[in-house]
Amino acid sequence: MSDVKRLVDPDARLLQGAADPTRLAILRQLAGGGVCACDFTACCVVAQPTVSHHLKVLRETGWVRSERRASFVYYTLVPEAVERFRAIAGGLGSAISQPRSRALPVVQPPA
Amino acid sequence: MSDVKRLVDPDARLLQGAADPTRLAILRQLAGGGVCACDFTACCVVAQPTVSHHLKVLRETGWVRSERRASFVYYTLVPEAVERFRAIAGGLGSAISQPRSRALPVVQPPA
DNA sequence: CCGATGTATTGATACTTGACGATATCGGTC
DNA sequence: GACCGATATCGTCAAGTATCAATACATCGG
Repeated sequence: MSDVKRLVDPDARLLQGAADPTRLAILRQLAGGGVCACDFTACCVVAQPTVSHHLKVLRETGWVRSERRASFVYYTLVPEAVERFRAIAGGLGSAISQPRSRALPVVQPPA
Repeated sequence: MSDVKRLVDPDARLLQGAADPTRLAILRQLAGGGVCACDFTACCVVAQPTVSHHLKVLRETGWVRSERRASFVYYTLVPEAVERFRAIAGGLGSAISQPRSRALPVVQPPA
């Protein structure tokens, strides 16, 4: 896709950051408190450079922040990213609780 | 990424369905009530076959359902998908509102 | 049955992405 | 300063994806 679209839709970019099994696993582990980069190497099936690559993607998409402590690097979830993620979910879900489109009957057919 | 990982992580697949500017725009329009496939062609910058392709992806990832009425095809959001999406968001966010993981003191390489 | 219109599929192409090995860099230790 | 473990970067390859033009398919109005 064009880079233009990426720039005009940061939400899509955020979603892209999480839309990978490895990265989603990393995010979930971070939500649980795990933070050392070496932990991810243990939890994921992929090699260390790959983990590092995914961490970079997560950094660039705003999901995580890294902090060097001694020779280790610790990762933390960025709360704003999670909030934004929730906001996107909420935006899509409004249609459920508040059915407002009468324009299209959408009849439930499976009679 | 390997197909294997996809199969073992349906959530990542769901996220991938939404992780595209065009598809996210489609989903948002669906949340707002628009449902005819021809509407998407109007809202998006891409050509008709591309819209159709994205709709197919959304169908395959469980986001939408399609229904033929006369010569038009109407699309609707799948509530379960939105709910699942919200659940994923909730899972990541629990660390914010409910700091529960003291188990990991942030130190500790598995020496 | 025929044309018109809306939608899906096909085929081709350019681009993006995930993966790894090799290697560089950074901090600490001796 | 030499060595070592932990991370990051580089180069590269295979695979996936987004896009379009052309075309096929479906449905309606005549």
